[in-house]
Amino acid sequence: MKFQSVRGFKDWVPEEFIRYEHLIDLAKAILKKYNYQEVKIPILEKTELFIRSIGEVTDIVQKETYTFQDRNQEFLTLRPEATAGICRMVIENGLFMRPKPLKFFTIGPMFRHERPQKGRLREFYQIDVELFGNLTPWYEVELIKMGLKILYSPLKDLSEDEEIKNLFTLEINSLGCEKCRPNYKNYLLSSLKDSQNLLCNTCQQRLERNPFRILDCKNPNCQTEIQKLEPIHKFWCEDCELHFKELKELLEFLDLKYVLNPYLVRGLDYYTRTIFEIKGKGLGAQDTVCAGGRYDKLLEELGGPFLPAIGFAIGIERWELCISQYLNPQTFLERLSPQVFIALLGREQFNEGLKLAEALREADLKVEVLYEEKSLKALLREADKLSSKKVLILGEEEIKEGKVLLKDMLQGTQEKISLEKLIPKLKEEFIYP
RNA sequence: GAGGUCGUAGCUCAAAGGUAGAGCACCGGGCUGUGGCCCCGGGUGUUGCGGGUUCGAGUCCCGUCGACCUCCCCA
Repeated sequence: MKFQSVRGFKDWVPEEFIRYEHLIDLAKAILKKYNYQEVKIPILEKTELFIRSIGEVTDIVQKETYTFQDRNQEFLTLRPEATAGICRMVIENGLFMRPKPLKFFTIGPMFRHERPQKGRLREFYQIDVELFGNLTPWYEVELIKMGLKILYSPLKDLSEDEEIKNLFTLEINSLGCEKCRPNYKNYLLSSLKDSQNLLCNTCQQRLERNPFRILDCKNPNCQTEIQKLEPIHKFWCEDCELHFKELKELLEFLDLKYVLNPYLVRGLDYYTRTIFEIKGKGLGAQDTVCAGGRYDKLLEELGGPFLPAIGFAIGIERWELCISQYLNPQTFLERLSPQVFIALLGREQFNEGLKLAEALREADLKVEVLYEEKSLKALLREADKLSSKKVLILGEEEIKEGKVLLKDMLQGTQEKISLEKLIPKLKEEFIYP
């Protein structure tokens, strides 16, 4: 094999693409019901945008971005996530003047230079959802509910199955706000300083850079130290505590199961208060399918007005890995096969076949024609391989009579039918069944 | 970025240092007016790539690229 795709970048062949398309269609249908507006933002942004939003000392910015200089020596970065770009869009286009809340979503590839493994690619697709303009937990609950709805949407027919009911689990936490978060940070710093040499090497570095990340370290030594600490909720201010209490009550009100995870933290600096992750089963080490939270200060920090916001991102490939085993392959077959296959018996029929195919396509039918001199047997074999439901046989005899032979490939039946009656008949079958 | 497992035909996988194979798929034919089934024929290959050891390497060694797993990190 001469060429291989770049490490961590993959092709989507038709069978894979239709799965992607199917999931996107389901997600979009739900997003529309919540009145989210689809937008598109560039894949490339100035590096500075990500440094300012995600945080200069985060791992993502420090070692995972595709950053390079263009021909004008300007530093550019392939987006590792979409929130920063959406915020830039809101500010640059003055969208913050519009009625609140602003509700946007975008679907597209993100890029992170990490070691690839199952459920982790260097180019991966996200459904990114953002809501701007409100501080209350009602919007958070609605957003979380919508996220879960999207994730479960491909499995709607199987929703009674116990295994499927628990395919995704919601974890929540609050990081506190600008008032109370520093207290917890200081507490972490002072109490972990004493046991510093018991922590792993990376955590000793985290102590300097981002002490919150120590909380979700998997190293057992670090975990024993972490267990000794006071949990984060002891440090929340009154407002943050109330906010989180209301959030939990609302989740219960909607019968949404959740797990409180006081050690849940995020790899991006911009989050405040509520954060959440939805984890999927069967993914191995990379089990977070959806993650998000509140980022009230970000727009302001990027030079816009104060506009509190919440959002999440779904990793489409991970989502697909979770649910694909439960999906019926038949669901996708239709997207790949023609509705009508036209079998032309001999070169003399090619012109008529071309005309007929165009007429059927004008009538919104999906049509395949082979302009090849093959036996009827061979042509039917082709139609069978493509899983075409109907075959139109067009030979010398039919053309003379102004008719075609319409064959049903599932039933094996066939009838001779005039050209005038053909389109209404096929429409009845495929378009208004 | 660290450690580990693996890499043979389009796909799934054999070949335990001695002639590169099977099933499925694919192509041609039986079969120019009827698909699925069947029969006959065809191996379609730079054994990921590059070196080395050896009389001889798919097999052993080194490097490299890629996939997967763990760590890191994250969607």
